[in-house]
Amino acid sequence: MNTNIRDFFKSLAPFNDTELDNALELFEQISIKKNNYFNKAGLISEKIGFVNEGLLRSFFIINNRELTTFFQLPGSIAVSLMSFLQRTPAIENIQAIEDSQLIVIRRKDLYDLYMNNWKWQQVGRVLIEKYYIKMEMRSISLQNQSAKERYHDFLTEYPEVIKKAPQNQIASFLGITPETLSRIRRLN
Amino acid sequence: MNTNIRDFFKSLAPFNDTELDNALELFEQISIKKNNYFNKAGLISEKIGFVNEGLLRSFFIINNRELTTFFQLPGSIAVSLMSFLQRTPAIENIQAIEDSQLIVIRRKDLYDLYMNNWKWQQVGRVLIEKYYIKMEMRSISLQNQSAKERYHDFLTEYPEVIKKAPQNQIASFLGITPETLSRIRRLN
DNA sequence: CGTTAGTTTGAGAGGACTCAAAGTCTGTGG
DNA sequence: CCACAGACTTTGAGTCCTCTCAAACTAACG
Repeated sequence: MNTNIRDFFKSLAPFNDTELDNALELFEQISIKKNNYFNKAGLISEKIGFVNEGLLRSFFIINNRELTTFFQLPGSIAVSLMSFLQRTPAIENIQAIEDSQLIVIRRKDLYDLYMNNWKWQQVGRVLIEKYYIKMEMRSISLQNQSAKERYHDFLTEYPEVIKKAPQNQIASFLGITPETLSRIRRLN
Repeated sequence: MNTNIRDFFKSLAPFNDTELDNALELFEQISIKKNNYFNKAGLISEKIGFVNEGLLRSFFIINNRELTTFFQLPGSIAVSLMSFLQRTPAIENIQAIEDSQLIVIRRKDLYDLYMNNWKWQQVGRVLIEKYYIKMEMRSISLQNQSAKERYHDFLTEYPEVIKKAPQNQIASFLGITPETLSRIRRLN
């Protein structure tokens, strides 16, 4: 995705160039500066972003704390999915951890693509299948691994995030407090 | 779904009767007796089931323990999704907790439907979207709720499962030991 | 360069775990 | 239809992991 949005979509469905050209007119490239928001809690998420560059995170506030639920690296989708799908106000924020670039499409335009070409349905289906699997593995990890195990898995799976995101965000993603994460790190 | 598989699919995409008739020939109704398996770990999952009646669970063995990852009630899908999508051996088992009935389609037939009619792509997409949302909420719950809170949420969300599934399965689903669940219940 | 955000360290409390044993339920074979 | 074996649940005691609250330290930003 870093390279080419066209290759990315071609890897998901057998598009020809004309199809892609037509569709890509509906996408818009946007930049988000560090700490700025792609989507804010309370608003209905109207657009979906394909991260091209940078790093973002999803989080929401609960019991006066930030709970980070996801990090979006290049190749990831940035969207408040519940809000986008159900047209309800988003509970989570999506914020850039560093300056980021996304390719964005509005819901209406995406659904037009879905209606006009089954290949886009397939793109939507396959992408969300991948996300489902990720989420399932995350659940399993939260369900039966210790904080230390989760941290070590995180290290190998998201080494870039370790470098860029503050530890309190990583801690909340792992379901632990910053203090506990600090202690885990100390004991290497 | 308890009632009619046709209504179920019609609620997901604008099928006409002919389309549904043709497709439904590819589905097969099966029964699974209590404690028998719909799918076993190690095998590649070749079919997807729509639960019509009964109750099943997904679980796998890790560190010599059963880890229950999901309960399938009527209206749910029974499938080892990672295995089904990636054609890799399933890590989890799917077992009937009580006598159950499912409507089953083989992967190949489902993919034929996907190719021949965008509406089936939509069915696949919408279904997995729903599952994704469920899984995300599950992750969030495991990430920031205490065992007691998770149990109480489970009570209201899956009252039928409480009645039918043994507590050690519910405990492992909640990410706790049976002993802890027993103590939570005692203090009501 | 000062202010604020983020990280580390400490001490104590509490939740959840393990291991062990007793009690209860359930299904199967006689 | 009963009795027993095995599965499931409860209870207890002790331990460990993670949390909270507090304070010191460090880094980052304007």
